[in-house]
Amino acid sequence: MPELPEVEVVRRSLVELVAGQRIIDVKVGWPKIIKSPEQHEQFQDALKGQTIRDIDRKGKFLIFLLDDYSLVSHLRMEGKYSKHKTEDPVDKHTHVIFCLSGGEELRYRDVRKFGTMHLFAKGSEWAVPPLSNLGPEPFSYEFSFDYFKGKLMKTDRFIKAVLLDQTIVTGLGNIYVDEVLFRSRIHPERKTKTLSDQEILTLKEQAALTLQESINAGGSSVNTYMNSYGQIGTYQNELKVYGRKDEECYHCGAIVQKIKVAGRGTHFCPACQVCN
DNA sequence: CTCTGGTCCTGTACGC
DNA sequence: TGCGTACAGGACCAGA
Repeated sequence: MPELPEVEVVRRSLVELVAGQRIIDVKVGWPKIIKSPEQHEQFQDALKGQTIRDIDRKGKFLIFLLDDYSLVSHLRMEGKYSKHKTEDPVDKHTHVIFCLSGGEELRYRDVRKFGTMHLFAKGSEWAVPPLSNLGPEPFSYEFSFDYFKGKLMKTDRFIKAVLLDQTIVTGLGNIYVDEVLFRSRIHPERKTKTLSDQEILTLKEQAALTLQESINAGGSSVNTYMNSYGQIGTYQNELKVYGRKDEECYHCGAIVQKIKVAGRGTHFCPACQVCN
């Protein structure tokens, strides 16, 4: 599932592929993907004639900056964009098609149909969900030690639940949370109030470092992830615990366990990550 | 405040 | 072989 690194890699490929192009028509095959405006016909009408000026990102959200609107797109588990010739056959899982002035199409494909698109008047997107409640990204100035510690000391939740909470820090998903916790040698069920300053600092640093390393590797291609050129990433080869249930820990040789934490499948090394 | 569970979906992996 | 069923998951929402 695309998390911050994968979405950033997609963003970069989209800038190269469609920035500067004008949308001349929009086809919607599965209206439920369009969350706002409520009527998808309004979504289609508004986009006609709009030029894609730039593509931004916050956390796992892509933000297409148009002339008068911002199109906020979340890929969820399986969403992907790709560019096609008009005559290319349309895959059955393609649900939204943006016809571009250059005679090509930007297509949104999503097997699970979990992805979302919100269209807002440009500039107003930050005042309402889904962007309004997002916390800082792990490598941003706002994600300071004091900010993070403040959040951690004021809740009784498990650290895994907090790292998945996009209002506290945005961009981490199930894969990278497991990786960050392993690299920090912290058990996913540690209560955040018991974390030492050193552990908090390590978590903060490992979150930023892990995401940056993955971006540099083109993201992790678990399941079906690829960028908008159809290229896969290589960071899946660097994952230390995610997807390694019953395999030996690279660090100590113990057997990687998979349990359920915060409702999510959670991988960890029972020897390296002790819950005290 | 925060936890749980439902919702949205469908391909995959099971058990029989 | 084939069928039925459980499962996975990000964000959001309702209800406890």
